[in-house]
Amino acid sequence: MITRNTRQKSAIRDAFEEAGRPLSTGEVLDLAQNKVGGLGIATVYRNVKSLVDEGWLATVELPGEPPRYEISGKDHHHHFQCESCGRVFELHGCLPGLEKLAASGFTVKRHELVLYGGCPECSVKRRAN
Amino acid sequence: MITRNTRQKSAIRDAFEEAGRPLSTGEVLDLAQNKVGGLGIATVYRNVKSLVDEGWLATVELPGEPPRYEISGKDHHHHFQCESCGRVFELHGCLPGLEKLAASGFTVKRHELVLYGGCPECSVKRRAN
DNA sequence: TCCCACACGAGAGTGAAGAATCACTATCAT
DNA sequence: ATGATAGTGATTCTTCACTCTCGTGTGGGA
Repeated sequence: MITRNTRQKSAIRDAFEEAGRPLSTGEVLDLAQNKVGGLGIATVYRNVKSLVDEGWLATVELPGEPPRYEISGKDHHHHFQCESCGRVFELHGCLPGLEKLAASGFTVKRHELVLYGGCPECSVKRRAN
Repeated sequence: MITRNTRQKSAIRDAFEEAGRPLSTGEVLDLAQNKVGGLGIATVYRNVKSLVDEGWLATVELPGEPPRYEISGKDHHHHFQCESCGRVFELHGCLPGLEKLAASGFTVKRHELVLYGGCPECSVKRRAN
């Protein structure tokens, strides 16, 4: 568990706060390297794990993708992945009645929903081509 | 692409038809070995890939899990994963209006939904403890 | 029935995510 | 300001899912 307030850990926290969306370890490395030049991937893994352990980050698992991480404590929500750039965004809200889809005998405790399509940035680009 | 009708390929197809739910490569190996004793994992991978290529199987991706496979050609549906035994089951139907969750500027093309909880078998076991 | 290309099984190899190691560096209580 | 020690960065190691290799066996056309 990392407890000191290092430049690296700050840069990693800043990356999440400025991105405002779930980030993969590779994205964290790219973004945080803008602030701390020689930042290594091992430090990203260490600090992300540490931030998850202390509850500041939550893990976001999407189908067929390595885990992403987002700032924790937010209301129940789901995610959107752009099929063009691969970036993941937050959605707000949810739909009631999802547990009705389960057949009798099944107990539903939680659910995950992911929408796929084009993000605003990629949709604009495609229209311009 | 495997074109011959071998005992191994039949056993693998049978496993999917008898299970009636998405199977991982490990589950396919277990189930098909009941019919063809010395079945090897490489043969499972070869045949599953072949069955996907010829359109008989479809790939099912769940968050944080290696891919599973199911018989293709079914109506739009989603999946349920038991948090106790890890097995995946089919759900029937869907909910309208999911694309409403996306903010303006996002184009929604498809979605994935996964419910988590207890399957009938595991729920009964737990109650019995 | 014969034959051989194709498929099989066992095990080694590969690639990627992430953890461990280690010499060096930076933080922070004193 | 100092120094104990936690953290860093480069690298190696581990793990796991999956693929390849190669010698053996078999499906199915002639």
